[in-house]
Amino acid sequence: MGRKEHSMEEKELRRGYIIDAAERVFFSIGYENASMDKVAREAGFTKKTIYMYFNSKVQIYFEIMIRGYRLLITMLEANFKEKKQGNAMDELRTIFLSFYQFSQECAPYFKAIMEYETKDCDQYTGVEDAAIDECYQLGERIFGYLSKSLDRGKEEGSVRGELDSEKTALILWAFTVGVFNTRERKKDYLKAYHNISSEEFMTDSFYMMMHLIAVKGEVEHERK
Amino acid sequence: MGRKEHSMEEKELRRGYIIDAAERVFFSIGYENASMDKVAREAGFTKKTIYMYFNSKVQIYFEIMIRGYRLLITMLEANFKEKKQGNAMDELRTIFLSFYQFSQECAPYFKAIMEYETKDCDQYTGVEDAAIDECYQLGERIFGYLSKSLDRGKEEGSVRGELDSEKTALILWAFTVGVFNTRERKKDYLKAYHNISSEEFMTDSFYMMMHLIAVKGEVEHERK
DNA sequence: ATTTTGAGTAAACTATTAGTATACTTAAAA
DNA sequence: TTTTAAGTATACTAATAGTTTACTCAAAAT
Repeated sequence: MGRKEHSMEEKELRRGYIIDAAERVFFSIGYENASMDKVAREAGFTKKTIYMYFNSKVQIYFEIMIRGYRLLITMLEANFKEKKQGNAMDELRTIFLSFYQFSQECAPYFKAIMEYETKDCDQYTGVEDAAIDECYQLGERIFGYLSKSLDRGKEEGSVRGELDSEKTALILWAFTVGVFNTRERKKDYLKAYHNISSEEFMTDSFYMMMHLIAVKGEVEHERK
Repeated sequence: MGRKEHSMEEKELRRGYIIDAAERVFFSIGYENASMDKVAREAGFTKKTIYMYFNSKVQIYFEIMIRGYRLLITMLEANFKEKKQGNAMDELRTIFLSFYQFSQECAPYFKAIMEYETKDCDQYTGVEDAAIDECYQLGERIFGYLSKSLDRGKEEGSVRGELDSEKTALILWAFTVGVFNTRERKKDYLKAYHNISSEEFMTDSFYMMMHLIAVKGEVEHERK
């Protein structure tokens, strides 16, 4: 059985190499412009071999996105540990700042996640259920942090008591997707038509969301 | 010159017929699944003829979206006239309710607009500048209503005075896109994982946004 | 030592589709 | 009666997801 395990490990490694190569291709010329021939050439394998490891092009996209989700969660958890915050509002701030940090430092992964968040769901044909499930699980984990911090804030009295933490977390996530999406797609529009930089837009949107959940007076001091 | 005008009119008519046919095709099987051959067959013309009227597939998509924007603005303006509201908060409510009404009654147009709002901007190759410009103009017009109502609310004292109307309007639009997008893409997820209907999600998101802009106490009575 | 097998290669093939080109018809304007 | 614009029919190009076929080769099994 030792040999089989060994070959399994090798397979996993090779799977990883192919995803690495696909990342290089997708991130440099974009998913739509990337052909499977290019991915195969970059990986140093035949297209046939690629299709032995992955069902479809979109399956590889999912694997890359899952890497992104994992990175985001790692970053989020690292920030949580580092900050050692007591206040729930600080926790919420940490969450949003982690999203922002991730969007800056892991821009291509972030873009992939945002595209997934705004993509038609019926385009998942060709993706293994396991991968779709994992995406949900990872999304739920992030959602859990948001929801838990809101709960803590309600106990503390820093978050408005009348809010339902679960629903509020979902709505905040929807708002956040909208904000990041707008920054991504309409950056030039914001600058040209409204003379607003994307940083300013992000900062203000973030402040709005904090204001939204905070008990009156709890967030005022943040305004610079 | 009368003949030339006449033939121009005919051309415009035929252009419209082609867009009608493309709508039927796109709305029934989706933009991605629709081929130009299908559009041509549905329109009763040759593909060549279609390409005499439109540069590209995505150009036709834009024309359809522009129709959608116009419909939305018509609906918005009709609601404004009908309601004859005095309060600026009522106006803002009318704007959001018009979006909601439009999303329900003109679902396919709405979907097209939402897809555009969340689509990569560098995928506009093959679209005439005139069409892109018109989209911006129409977007700006809707934005203007939002921004103007916020201004009025500030004067009246129903909207928080410290908000910048222009920036707030942009952020609200980003939030709105996020909310509608989430409803569209994650409907099943909301129900299955969080037992929240899409109506409840919409209502609560809407309430959040109203709370966000309102002076304390101004919006409380709305909660059922 | 010899055979079998699995994982790979090379390269051709299918099917679809955006967009173009060529050669023609036809009805109306000149 | 001739010219022209707008259309038709049809075949084409180029790209690309995904498949198939015939092969190679090293390692495992016998």
